[in-house]
Amino acid sequence: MTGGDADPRVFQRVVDHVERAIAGGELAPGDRLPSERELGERFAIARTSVREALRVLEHAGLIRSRPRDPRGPLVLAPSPGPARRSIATFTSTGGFGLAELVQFRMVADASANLLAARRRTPADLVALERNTARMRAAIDAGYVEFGLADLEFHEIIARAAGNRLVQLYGDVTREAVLGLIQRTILDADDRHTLMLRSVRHHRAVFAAIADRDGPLASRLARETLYAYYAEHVGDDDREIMADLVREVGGRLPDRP
Amino acid sequence: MTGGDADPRVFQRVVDHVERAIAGGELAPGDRLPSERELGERFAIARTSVREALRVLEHAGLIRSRPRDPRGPLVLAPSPGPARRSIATFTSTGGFGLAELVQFRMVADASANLLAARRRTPADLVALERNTARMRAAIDAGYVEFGLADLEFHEIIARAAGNRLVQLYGDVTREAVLGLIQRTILDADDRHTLMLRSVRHHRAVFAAIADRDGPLASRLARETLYAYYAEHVGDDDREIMADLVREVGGRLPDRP
DNA sequence: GCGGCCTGCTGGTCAGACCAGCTCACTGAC
DNA sequence: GTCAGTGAGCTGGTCTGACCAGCAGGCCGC
Repeated sequence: MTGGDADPRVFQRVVDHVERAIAGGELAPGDRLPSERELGERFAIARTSVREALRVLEHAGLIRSRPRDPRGPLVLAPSPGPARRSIATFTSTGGFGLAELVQFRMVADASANLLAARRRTPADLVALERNTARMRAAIDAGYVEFGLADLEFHEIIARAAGNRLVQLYGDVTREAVLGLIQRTILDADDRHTLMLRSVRHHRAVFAAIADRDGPLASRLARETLYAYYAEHVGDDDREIMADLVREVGGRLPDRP
Repeated sequence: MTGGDADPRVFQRVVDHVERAIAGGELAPGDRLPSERELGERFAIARTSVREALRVLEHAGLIRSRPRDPRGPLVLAPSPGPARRSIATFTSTGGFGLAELVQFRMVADASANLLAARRRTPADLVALERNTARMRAAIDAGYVEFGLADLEFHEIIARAAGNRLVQLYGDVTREAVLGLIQRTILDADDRHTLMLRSVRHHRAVFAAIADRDGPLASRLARETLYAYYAEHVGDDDREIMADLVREVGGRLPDRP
């Protein structure tokens, strides 16, 4: 599975052992690992090395060890948290440009909208309505707060879509786009116009999802992302974005 | 940024500091961290704690420290590797069912095909052709080898798509689906038929990509995934899958 | 001028120590 | 018999100090 570069460090043995035990079901969430001292004895290694292993496992989100807990390190339930973190690290340091991120967002948001239109519950609609109110209020609160409200809108939809992968990838990518945007484009003073446009867009998406019109919700996502960002990317990337709009039967803004 | 649960452990200070330094550009790939002993002095903590910090940073893919390297731990270039690993952990332990994975694959594969149709280079086509040959040969080599060849086909396309997020997410999800399939469905002895069908499908996708017909390549991906897996999921999920097929103008297999 | 040795450093590992505080079993009161 | 109070025994967090093997670069002898 992993490459041939065997890691000779002793703590790795513990890491591998625990990882396998969790993957194999011998360790279930809520179970406890032996204490550090006992692990050291079992693997015949020093406690310092055990602790390095535990730090790695902890960072991987597999366990958590709390100070002075006599029951030993806790095996955690699987969570998207660590994946989220490492994706965020990658997207923020990997030299991603706007085009690459937005193209992915067109895919992720459209799918989230499509799925959400079918799965949304009344509670989801309530949450979306509450968010719309927050968003309107945020127009005067500044673009940072507005950006967060905007993020929340999409995250509610992603959650409603009922697919944790769509949700995970979408959330991370949206945050990355937002970060990039706030650092680059937002020099214009037509910021206010943009915010109003966003609110209008959200209202349309909300209506489509409430109507259970998935294809429309999907199309709106792609058309809007195109309208927002097409002018900020190169020709090649714009053509790709246009392809993505056309793929779902969307229309491009007429601007020859 | 992170929640309010401040981690009081001393090694966390080092982790945070290095993470920030890398994110802020003060540390670039190829740079060296101070030695463990020196880090300990600077942060006024013991070397054991420094080592825990280094293990975490190493696991996050930010640095690498090699034994007896007098130049100190190396700052690594951003890589999708850690993200891949943690996503794989999540998808394999998170209790994902076939439906959730396949629905995401429909999104990811279709997008990869669409993008690849536009971006593919002659070299990509050569690689795909080579893979087709490998695949044909694998029909007699058993379904494990066949599965790997199938994976490779999609990975070549994902790479050709020129979007690292599409590539990352698609690759991981495909592996998860394959693992799930090989553990569940593959009891039937019509395995051979399935493999032939796969080869046929790949040929069609290859032609579409060679023709630069992105919409067709995208549609083929969704139709085929539907045809393969629709019967193995519940009614609700099948309807979602049908929505995904229709979204790109695809047709459902007539089977009333 | 140049090749080989040697010192000083590195990371990897260990043993042993101290601290603060959570749990649980035991105790005693009701 | 039940329950609140308490203390002992662990736990994880941290530090100190030690030893090892091996890489780099400076030094020395040729």
